[in-house]
Order: sequence, then structure tokens, then C-alpha cells
Amino acid sequence: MDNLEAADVLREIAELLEIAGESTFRIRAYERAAQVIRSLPRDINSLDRKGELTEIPGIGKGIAAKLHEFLTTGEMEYFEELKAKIPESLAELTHVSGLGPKKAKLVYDELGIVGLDDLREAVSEKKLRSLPGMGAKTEANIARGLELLERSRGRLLLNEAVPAAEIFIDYLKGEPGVGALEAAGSLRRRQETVGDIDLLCAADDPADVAERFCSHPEVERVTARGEKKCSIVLHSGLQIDLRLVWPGEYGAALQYFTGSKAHNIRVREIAVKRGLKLSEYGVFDVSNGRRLAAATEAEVYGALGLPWIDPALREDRGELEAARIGALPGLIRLEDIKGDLHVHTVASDGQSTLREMVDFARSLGYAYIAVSDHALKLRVAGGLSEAEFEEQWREVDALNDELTDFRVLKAVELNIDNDGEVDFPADFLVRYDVTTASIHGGFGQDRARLTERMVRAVRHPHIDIIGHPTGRVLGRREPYDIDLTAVFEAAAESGTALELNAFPDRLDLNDGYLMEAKKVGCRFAVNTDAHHSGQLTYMRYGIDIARRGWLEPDNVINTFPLPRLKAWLTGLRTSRPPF
DNA sequence: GCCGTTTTCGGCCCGACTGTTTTCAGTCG
Repeated sequence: MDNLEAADVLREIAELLEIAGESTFRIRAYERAAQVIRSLPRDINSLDRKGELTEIPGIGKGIAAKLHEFLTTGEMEYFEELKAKIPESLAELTHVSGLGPKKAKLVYDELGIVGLDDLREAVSEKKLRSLPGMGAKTEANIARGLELLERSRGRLLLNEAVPAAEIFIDYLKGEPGVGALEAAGSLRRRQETVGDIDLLCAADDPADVAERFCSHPEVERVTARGEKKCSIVLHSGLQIDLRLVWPGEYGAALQYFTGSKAHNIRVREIAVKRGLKLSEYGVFDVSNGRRLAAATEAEVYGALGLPWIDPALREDRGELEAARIGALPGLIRLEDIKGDLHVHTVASDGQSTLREMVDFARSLGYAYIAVSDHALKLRVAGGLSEAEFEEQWREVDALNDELTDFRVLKAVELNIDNDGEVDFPADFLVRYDVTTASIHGGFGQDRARLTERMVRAVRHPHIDIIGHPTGRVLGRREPYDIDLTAVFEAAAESGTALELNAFPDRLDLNDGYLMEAKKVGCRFAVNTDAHHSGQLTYMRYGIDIARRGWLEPDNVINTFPLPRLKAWLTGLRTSRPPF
């Protein structure tokens, strides 16, 4: 059992309690516990063994005992009892937009509907409209919800969502009456995937803006249209919400709609303790109803005695405590990046030539790039032999002779084989400027073996960076079953850097792991793994996730100017204990 | 079910939109 499995059970309990009509506070307690555990940067099994579960905020005696039972036996009696009372599949019904816990219970009680297939059938037979409190419109709404659920099962990756939002922002910007305008919600926080896009717009005359928004040629359906909010679904199935606010309330609205939900609840609690009230309209003095702040986010946080908090941090993972004592991190920015240390070329499985990669990197203002084609053993990816690397180095040397303001580093992406060995012997590895090693196969090994294999690579005296450390591919492949705490500790000790792979479907390490690894003292490299020159721009998504992981420029080796990077690499290799 | 620089009991974040209602419940974020 890992954190994600435990979090899923707690979330499902919350959903079932909702349908059962339980106290909203109990439901929220389970929701909060699930959310905390999902993003907890520590393994709950080890916390449980030490009896420290209740030290996690939001986990008290009750949930700790249930978790202990679940972690040690694989079952939870309370959950089983709940499922005996309410079919588990009813929880799935509430994922249908327009159908909440109350109506799910209603269709179950009245029509015996227990799952999505039943629901689809009841909709097509027009059975829902006859239920109390329901009508033809509700039924049609649920029908659309069902359709939407099927179409949008997969959430959007950042490289899909960010450009889509930018298209609509460009479309509305500059129109008469359109003031400040930007994405809010999970997209502004740059979660690794987003379910829908929230846009916020300051407008004196919202009706005009709403009209233009809803008449974009890509709009398939307008699902809500009010004074303050419009929702549209595009032909692609993507949902976009537009919130319209009076310009003087823009900051309060932006704070509110950016979330996260957990962050906002905490911020409001802080407001309440100060005799204030925070809503999307501003910060108000409860005693006299006067509005103290609303125009900008900085004013809103300021009225609560807090500094402005970067959206990337707003997850209730310690940012409010840090803000209170002036200890917020100085987050890394895209401009801090001096080069990319993981890119491929046509020599292995890339699509651009070395020269094309170098030219594009220079156009991004980089000072260096590490050309890190696959090595020998990864045959499927056209891995290079020693002789082929030597040939590539001659090309690299020629480029470096030609370029005065830029450096091409000799590099490689080694394959960590099933025993933790890599492609080349030490006497060849020392000839590279920088080496990355990654796992590309043997995912099915058991946890102990995988961990040992990875730790062995981390301690290797000639490996500088571990590539995509968990191996997950969003929507396609689960992370390797590996004890990352052990990997992080080994990396901190040996000085080996961990990659944050910026490829949008990898984003590996993720934000929670970055936080954990940073805490134990690891260094990182944010790299794109570009297989085409244009993919070098994926660096922005890597930086988005780095910021969510609280990384600062000094934690990331490719923010170093070339001399410092070289000194770091030299120090790394000479200071390590013999292998 | 959680939590405590007023509390170990009694609180727990806030408002808009929709549809089915004649004053509000359910849903959503």
C-alpha cells in the first residue's frame, strides 16, 4: 500500500459518506486527509510504523487507526461496512457533471441505478424526469454530463492546456471593455494536468465580453451564461469557464479562483481569526462590513498580514506557515536556466541534427547544451557505440571551435540495466563532460531489486545525473515500484543530481517528490529530454513543476554558469568514495 | 472526524447558477 492507494480509499469514503448524507464536516475531514496524503512527500508506511500518522495535519486518532488497519492488513472494516450499505459504484455517478450526491442517492433509491450504464439507460428511457425535484432539463443536463465524462476521461497535459488558454486570452484581449485577463484555477497553479480551463476577466460591461466569449468559432455548446460566469464546451470536448468581475475586485477574485481549495480554506481561517472575512469580493472587516482590500492579490494577502504567495505554492503544503515567518522560497524562473543537459539528436532516436539542436538552444539564450544520445545497450533507441560517440565528439569539437559564446558538452544517456550496471566501463565514462543514467526497462522487478538497482547507479562514481527517476508517463505508465526515500538519501550523500524531466507527459520527478528530495539535500537538473529542436521549449513546463516543488535556482545545476557547472561536475567526481 | 495563544466541546469557508420551486435545494468551484 502506498500513499496514493491510501488517499484513494479515503477519497472514496468521503464520496460514499456524501451519498449517505453524513455530516459535511466528517466528509470534509476525509477529503482533507486524502488530499494531504496524496501530496505528502513521505511514505506513510514508515510514518505508521513509527506511530507518527497523527502528526500529519488533518489526520487524527480516528483516521490514523483506520489507516493503520489498512496499511497493515490491506483492508479497512469501516470502508467495507460503508460499501455494504451503499454500492461502491454510486460514487462514480457523482463524477457526472450535474449529478451530485443527493441526486445519486435519489436515482439509486427510486430507480435502483448503481452505475454509469444504468444511468445511461435511464436517461435514454426518460425515466429521470419523473423523479421529485427533477425535470426534463435536469435529465438533459445529466445526459450531457455523461457524454462529457466519456469525452474528457483523460485530463489535459500542460502543453495542451497552456496554449489553449493562451488562444482564448489572445482572442479576448484588446476587445473594448476587457481589462485584466488571465488563467486562474489549477492551470495558474500549473498542476501537471488540468481538467478544465478557468479564465478570469475584469470587465466594466460583462455582457459584451460574455457575448464574444460564447461566440468563438470553436464553441460547441454554452453550458452556463450568467452575469458573472459563462461556461463553454469546445468541439474538442475541452471545457472553458470565464469569470467576469468588476475591475476593483479583480485581485480578490483572482485569489479566490486560483485556489487551491485547501489553500483558500486555510487563508479564510486566518481571516476569521483576525475578525475579517474573505470572499471573492474582497477582505472585509466583520465588525463594520467595510472592505479593506480587493483590487490586487498583494493587497488581499497584505490585509491578512501575509506576503503575496506564488500560485505554484498554493496547495496548503506549508506555504502559509512559511509566509507568516517570511520564509517563502525564492522560486526558480525560466530566465535562470543557462542550458539543457538532456537532449537527443538524429545520431540516436532524435529527429533534429546536432547543429539544429545547438542553433535552437542558442536562440533561447542558453550558454550550453549537453548532447546526450542513448548508449549502446538501448538498441531500440539507436544507442551509440564507443566509436560512434568518438565520431560525434569530433563534430562537437568542431562546433566548439566555431562558437565563441556557447559550449556543447559531451554527454550520454546511459541505460541502467537489470543489475544496476551501465553501458560503458569507467575508463570510457571519464571522457564525457556530463553523464545521465536512466532506467528504460525491467520495470516489473520487485521493489527491493528496483531500489537496489537505482541506488547502485546513484552511487556510481561516473554518473552525474539520474534521468526521469520514477519512470511514470502520464496516462500511460505508472511509476516504478521503488523506494524513493532510499534513492533520495543516496543521491544527497553521493551528490548525484536528480532529473526533473520537463517532457509534458513525464514531469518526473513530480512536485511532491521534489519537495522531499530538496529537504534531504538533493541537487536537481531540469532537462527537456528533447527529441526535436522545438521540444527544447518544454523547459517552461519543467520550470512550472520545479516551482511547485519549491525549487530555488541554487538547487538546480543547469542554472549555473558554465564555469560553476564544470567545477560542480569535477567536485562531484573527485569527492566520491571509491566504487 | 479534526482541532485548540479565548475552547477538550462546539465550532468547522463562501457565494453563484440552475431548475424546480413559489422560498429553496442541489451542484459546482
